[in-house]
Amino acid sequence: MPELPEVECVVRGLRVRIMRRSIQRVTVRLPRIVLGSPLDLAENLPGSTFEDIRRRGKLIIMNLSRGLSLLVHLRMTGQLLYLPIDAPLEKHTHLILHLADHGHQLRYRDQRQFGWLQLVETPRLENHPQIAQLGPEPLEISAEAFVRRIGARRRQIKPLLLDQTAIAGLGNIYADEALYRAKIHPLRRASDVSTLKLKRLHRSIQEVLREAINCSGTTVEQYRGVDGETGDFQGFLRVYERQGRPCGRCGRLIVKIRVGGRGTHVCPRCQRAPVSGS
DNA sequence: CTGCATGTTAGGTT
DNA sequence: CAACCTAACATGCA
Repeated sequence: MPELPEVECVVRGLRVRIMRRSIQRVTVRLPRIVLGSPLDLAENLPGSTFEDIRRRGKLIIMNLSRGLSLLVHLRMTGQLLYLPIDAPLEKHTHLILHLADHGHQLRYRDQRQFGWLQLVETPRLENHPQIAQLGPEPLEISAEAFVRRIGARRRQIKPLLLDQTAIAGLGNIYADEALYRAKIHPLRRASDVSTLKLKRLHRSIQEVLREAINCSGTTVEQYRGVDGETGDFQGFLRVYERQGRPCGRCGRLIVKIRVGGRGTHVCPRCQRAPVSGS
């Protein structure tokens, strides 16, 4: 699933491939995935050029010429693929941006159709609910600010990490991996985690995200980069989908539990469960 | 066939 | 408001 590292890798790939390139034509094959905007994609995109491509949390933001911006959220199974125009049209291809020159096009694919695209006016970006509500970037926030922000909350630590308004960009994989590295049980209340452990968590989050970015992301099933390449970080996961296998630190078997309705992977020895009732 | 799991977010209730 | 719960989406699998 594309979380912060995968989205970062897609953004970097897009920059290499389509910066400064202009859109000739748009084919919308599944209109449902385009969020209802006053601006119709097919009407307004042609003629625009990609001027800046960046990421905020898991959201891809493409600034275009003529005061337009294209937002893309990959959700679970979305892919942005840069392909030759004559590449066979793969199943679940829902939108195509035909680019000028080079005989390539950018295709949006999404097996489960949970992802979306939206065209907005650039000046309205900062008020866009999807962006305005996002918490701080985990790779930019200081340890002190992180400890203050997270430690002030009484929720269970894992659902809090997944809450994009608390901190932006973490999903199920990296939340589990970071908590394991910091030796914090996912059921523990954030406000019950010591300052030392919260600082450790801040470092674990930054480490695991950076390592994953350097490995071009994690491909569990669907994730692909812009050129269709898989990530490499799945080979370095320590708990995610490793239930029944020994913990690399203590040898106890990793277990899969349910936290806030989400499948969650922990080492029962390294991550001490809170006493019931807390 | 049923029913569940999946990740993320929106929307609702307590 | 904070915390928590559930629905929704499409698909694949037990």
